[in-house]
Amino acid sequence: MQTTNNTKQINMLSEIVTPLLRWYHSQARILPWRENPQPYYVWISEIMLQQTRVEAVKPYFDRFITALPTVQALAEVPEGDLLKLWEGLGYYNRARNLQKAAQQVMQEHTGNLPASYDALLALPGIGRYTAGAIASIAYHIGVPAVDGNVLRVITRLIASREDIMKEKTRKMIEAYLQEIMPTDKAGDFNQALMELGAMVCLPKGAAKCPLCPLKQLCLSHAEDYTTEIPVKTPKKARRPENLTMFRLQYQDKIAFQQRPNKGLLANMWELPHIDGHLSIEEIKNHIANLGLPIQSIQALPPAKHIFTHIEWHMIGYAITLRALPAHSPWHWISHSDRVESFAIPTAFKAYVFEE
DNA sequence: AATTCGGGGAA
DNA sequence: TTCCCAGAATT
Repeated sequence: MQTTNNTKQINMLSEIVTPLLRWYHSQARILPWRENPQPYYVWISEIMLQQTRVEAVKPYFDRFITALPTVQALAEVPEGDLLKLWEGLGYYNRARNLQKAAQQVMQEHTGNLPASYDALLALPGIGRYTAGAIASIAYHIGVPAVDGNVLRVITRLIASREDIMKEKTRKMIEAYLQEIMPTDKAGDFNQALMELGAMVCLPKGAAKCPLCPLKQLCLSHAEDYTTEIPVKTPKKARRPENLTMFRLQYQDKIAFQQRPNKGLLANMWELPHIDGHLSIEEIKNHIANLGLPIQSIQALPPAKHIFTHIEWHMIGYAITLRALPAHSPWHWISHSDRVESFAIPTAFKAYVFEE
């Protein structure tokens, strides 16, 4: 019963392999991490590309492998330097997991990334997609790599209305792809599916079907379903949070503090701030209670920063002090150190670099 | 199974 | 505004 249905899908999908590979060989973008697909480079690129667009990764990739050219260099770099290399890219646990994995590779795999899907999957930060991507692209192992692009391409090809957010759907598609995998060209095949999703089989009704090498095979193109497929469960609304930022300055220095080592923006540097929107009178009281000698205080323009699940509504005050307190909970950081040495999340930059 | 992790580009 | 991005870890 189920078998009949699956066999039908697999037979249909098996026809995409040849035209897809032919299309990829003529249309593949030239990307920095495709020039020399050695395991370390593929690994770094795949982690950077998690939930992150190709264009956003480009300026980070070369700089990262120049600064940390080997697994050993990554394993040994101070965390602050690592976060500075990742600054602005987001999802900073990716960088920390990358380093944990590098240390594990040094100890358990003599410094070489393991050439096995299961061993890759056991490393921090490497899930089913990334293990499949590294295994197929760097080691030519015949396993699928199912990301958002592939989910969209395959559900459209077979006109499936299964919810692509569900684990069950992803595993079903992995199983289909495993069946039709050209095992000697797994890396190209996986990348071709992603490339098609990124360049032609676009989301939100923007599909460029006339350019698609698979249009004669595609059931969604035949029935004009590309605006309805894939089906995704809607995500939860963001919660708003009001914050008041302090730009405490003395001469060329600004007060910074390090965020906690867990949770949002862990271990990164931030401006002092408090919950809620405080008036200038409340600010004066607050600062005076801290025993700080205020020379001048000035309201800064409001700013908004949107995270995946939170929305920060920020107001801020520039407060110039007459003297540095003998003991303060903050690090006083000069402009050059701010730019060069400390990893500061984008959310704070409106107030950090407001002059 | 649901939530938590960033940030930016496109419509 | 909303959606989505070469997702994974934690709860």
